[in-house]
Amino acid sequence: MRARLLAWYDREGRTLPWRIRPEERVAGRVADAYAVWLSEIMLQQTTVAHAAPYYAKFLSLWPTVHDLADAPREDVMAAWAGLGYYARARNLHACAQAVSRELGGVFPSDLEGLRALPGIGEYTAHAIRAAAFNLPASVVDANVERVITRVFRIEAPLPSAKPDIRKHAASLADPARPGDYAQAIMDLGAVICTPRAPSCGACPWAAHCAARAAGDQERYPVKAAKKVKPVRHGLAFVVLRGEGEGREVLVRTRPDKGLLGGMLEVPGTDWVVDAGALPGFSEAAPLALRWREAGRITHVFTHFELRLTVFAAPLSGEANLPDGARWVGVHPIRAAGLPTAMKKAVQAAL
DNA sequence: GATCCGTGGCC
DNA sequence: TGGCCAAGGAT
Repeated sequence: MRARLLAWYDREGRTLPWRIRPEERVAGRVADAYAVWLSEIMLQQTTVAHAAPYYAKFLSLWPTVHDLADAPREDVMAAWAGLGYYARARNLHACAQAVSRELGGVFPSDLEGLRALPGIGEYTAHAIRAAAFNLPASVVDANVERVITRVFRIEAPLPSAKPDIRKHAASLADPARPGDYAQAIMDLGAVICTPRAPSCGACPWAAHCAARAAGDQERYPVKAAKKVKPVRHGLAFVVLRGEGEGREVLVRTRPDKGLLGGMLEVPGTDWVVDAGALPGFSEAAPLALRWREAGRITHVFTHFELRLTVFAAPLSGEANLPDGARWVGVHPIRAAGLPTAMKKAVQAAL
């Protein structure tokens, strides 16, 4: 099976900016561990298509781990805006600083050393070992889970089936080409063994796949039932000053931890389940201005749905700003520093 | 082990 | 159109 998979990968595997292709590896090209690490962090719960432009931007802005370590954190957060899961950006910066300042800029190649760094967990440690150092590893991500549960027709639901999946995956790994093998099985999941309508006719493992034999590939992986998302309500206040290219909006930085930690937001109320418990807009507003209700926006987070009523007001002249508040331009390049929910709120007020 | 963390594309 | 899904980690 491993020979069939690697032959398929040699032929059909994707060429990605951070990837060393088998022919390049044979020619002696060695991966840049910094680039591999950067790609792995960005690809956590994120598609290749979405992460790729950010990867190019980060490498261009900060070509080495030392450059990233020395960058102001707010620049890193702003560059990350739109990618989601902002703890990744905070950990990315902290990890770069640890590698640059404590490890001389050299990424560890052992699992313990990698796992000790912020933002690097079980999967990412193995992925870096395989892709950057071509060392033996056991990469189990969502792609591998899908492939393995189908090949072995595993009925137990995720996540409890994980140890069983890991055991089966390890039995198939190729010790001679660990880097290529890890990327091959993930490519197989991404390109052939897709969640819906898998291309079994083109799969190198079709003849060995129990689910394929039974004809119920799409039943796997079986997943535990998910919970319903509660709805939370809040008020958001968009204060605008200036016109045209110079137009600005009043923002503040969210607390370091928790939802959208360290990101910018417009002033607003807490987000509560009971809409009736919200204060009146005049009571909650950050400044006493002539407010108008500009609209309502909805944004769905991982575990709740947010509905914001957006109030807008122009500000001319000077005012005593609330603590921590400052102005940023609303033209696209600066608006890109806002997470999506806040972009929607600002947009509703324009 | 369960929960908390974004976002955009897909059918 | 809305639920599902994506190269997970931290607590």
